[in-house]
Amino acid sequence: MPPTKPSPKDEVVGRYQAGIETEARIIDATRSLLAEGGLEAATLKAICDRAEVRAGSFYNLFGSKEEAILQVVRESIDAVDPDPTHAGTDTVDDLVSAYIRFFEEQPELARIYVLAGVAGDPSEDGSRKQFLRHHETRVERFADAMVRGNGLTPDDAQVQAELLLGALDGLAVRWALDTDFAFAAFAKLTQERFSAS
Amino acid sequence: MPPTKPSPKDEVVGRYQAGIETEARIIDATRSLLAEGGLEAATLKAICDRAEVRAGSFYNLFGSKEEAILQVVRESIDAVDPDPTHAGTDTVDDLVSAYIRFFEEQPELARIYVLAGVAGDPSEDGSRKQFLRHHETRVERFADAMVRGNGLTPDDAQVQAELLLGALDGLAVRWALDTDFAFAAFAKLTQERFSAS
DNA sequence: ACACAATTTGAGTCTACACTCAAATTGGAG
DNA sequence: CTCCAATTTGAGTGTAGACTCAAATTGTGT
Repeated sequence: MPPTKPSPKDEVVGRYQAGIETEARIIDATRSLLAEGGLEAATLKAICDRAEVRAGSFYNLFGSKEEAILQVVRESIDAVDPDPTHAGTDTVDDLVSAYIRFFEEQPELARIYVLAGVAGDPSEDGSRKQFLRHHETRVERFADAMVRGNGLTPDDAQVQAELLLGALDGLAVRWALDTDFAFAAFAKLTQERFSAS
Repeated sequence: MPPTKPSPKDEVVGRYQAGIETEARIIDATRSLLAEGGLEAATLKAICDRAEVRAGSFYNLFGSKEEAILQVVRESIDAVDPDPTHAGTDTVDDLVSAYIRFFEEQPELARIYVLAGVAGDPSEDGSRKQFLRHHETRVERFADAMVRGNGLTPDDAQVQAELLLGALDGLAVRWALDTDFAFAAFAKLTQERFSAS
């Protein structure tokens, strides 16, 4: 893999409406393919076919296939954020609920999200690092909510948040394995365990 | 993928020493490659080169590459089992310790283990189903240990075991993401949370 | 209309695998 | 020694899938 060639879009340029619409069509196609058949289904050919675009157009807009996929995953996560503006008003309950909602509403995307974290070469700073950064900000938000809501000290809250989020991730993996697993119920039980001071 | 052609080894036959040694060399090669560079590194070519064998010999012994990899992962898990004979004498503490040991001693294999669960087509009954079955027997053993040690009712123990193991899996994923994460310490904290009646 | 940038096309290219098989070689039982 | 089964070889085969690029086309400001 070549050392992070800047993606075409990064260059600041005037854009035509056509290009913007094509980009949207590609993202839509990628999202629906991922949702239907997971990573396996989202081949370049499949994406281009569904978006009614030839490969060259794809690469005019995205630096790589992975770039488009990561964008879809990121957007999906944001879509269920209980407090997108980071106003700091969300409770632990809000956060856990949002987490549950993400996994229930976007099963395949959730699976890809987990996958992105576990898979991939540790050395390259692709999806792995991004996943980690995202995890850390999430821990922060859980910890903040715990300080506000349960009156924990920041240090304690940090540990509790890490434990709670870790446990939720584990249940999510368990659920990704077997969608009959009662994820939401177990998640709530876990929340109770860790929210009690 | 063809519908599960029986692997050559399944046929009951007389075996020569040569073949047995070759098989061992292939498994060793696979294990060391996985440990060093994860799934990515374990290509057929790499395995055969390291085992000093040509591709044909590999397929004389294994039905597919995946078969060899799964065997390695299975053996690694068994290697840290605190109670291989299933005598039912292991405590929750033993089980948690074994779990921690597996992740600390075999980081790459642990990663592959998790990956095998999350990745792959849900429809095919390959690594995914196997992972799930393994998970379920593990939950059983945790639950049994809880009944013996903490005097829980079987039903309660089942739920607690699922929660504890789920939480441990989550921390493992967290650690797979960033090996600086103090997995063992958090795992112990989690154990305390869930072992308290 | 013109110029120039943005966009699109589509026919490749390149590569990295997993896997096959007919023929050669080797091991050992009788 | 002889024969047959077990094993090994290695040169393919086949495929799938990401990515490229020069040339054609389209959009827009002037």
